[in-house]
Amino acid sequence: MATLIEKKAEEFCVKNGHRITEPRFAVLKIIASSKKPIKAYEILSELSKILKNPKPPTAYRAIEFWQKHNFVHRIESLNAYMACSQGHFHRGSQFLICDDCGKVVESGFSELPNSLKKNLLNTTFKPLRWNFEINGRCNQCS
Amino acid sequence: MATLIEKKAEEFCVKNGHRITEPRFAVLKIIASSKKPIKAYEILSELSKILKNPKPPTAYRAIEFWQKHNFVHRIESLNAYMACSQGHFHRGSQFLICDDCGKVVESGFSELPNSLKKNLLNTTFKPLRWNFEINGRCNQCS
DNA sequence: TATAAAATTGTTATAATATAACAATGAGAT
DNA sequence: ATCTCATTGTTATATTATAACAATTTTATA
Repeated sequence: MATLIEKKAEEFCVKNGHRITEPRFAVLKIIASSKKPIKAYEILSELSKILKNPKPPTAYRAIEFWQKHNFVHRIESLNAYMACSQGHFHRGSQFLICDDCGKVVESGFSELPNSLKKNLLNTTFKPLRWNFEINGRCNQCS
Repeated sequence: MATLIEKKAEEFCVKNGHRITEPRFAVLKIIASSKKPIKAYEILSELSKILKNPKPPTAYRAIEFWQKHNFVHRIESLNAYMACSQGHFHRGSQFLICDDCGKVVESGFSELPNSLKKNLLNTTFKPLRWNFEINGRCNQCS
């Protein structure tokens, strides 16, 4: 049974002439089925249950592929990866990271804050993409 | 000649009973005098001009110390460190990162965006601190 | 269908980033 | 003086990630 993200990924690959190969598909599945952001070497370890003795580049290449196309995000402060839950058209992401239980939720606003936009006008900095990581306590852990 | 940040750092340490040791002071100086975010092993290499054969933990401990007290920030997407330019009382930071020249500017708004705050009310997530990294083009490079 | 071109993976090695563990030192407190 | 505690020194190693090139697979095209 293919999940939504797997279907969308397959669709995306067909439409854009990318090959949906076994390592790619497996890595996406592993990331998507993890409840929390998952680390590269954990992905690799899961991958070794599916492929024969996979090496780091196999995992990293697949991660990079999905990341490039916004199916997977890297949580920079955790060195870990999670599936995109916001459709893969966005220039920036924002994550709510619970310091207590480690759960991470991708939050769905897609605009830069106004106070920052004003600031950008002054500096004439042209934003192209962003990553916003917010640490705190989730409702389960408060 | 001590720079502003060095004075503030010294003041801070005296006031709070932290020792301002040679490795700490040197690391702060190195980071503060770098025009761009500087990597840990670059810091270490600079440090070796001042201390006798310093090892990674010496650099990392000092970095961590200043980071903890908001004198230094880590740019997560670059694995690099820069001096705080916003006074060391803030719960979150935001950085404008030029993809072309690599310059990074710390931007000084200090509120979470409204659309996100609304979202947080729904999820009852309690934000404690954040890191916001924005990639794009600076005015020099546009 | 052969063969070339392009994309992707396999494999080996190693680079880059970071921390654990414990011993040694130094500064302030009693 | 000596104790205590913060800090540093040192050795080793863990963690994260990529370079380089060979092998394979897919697709295009002769």
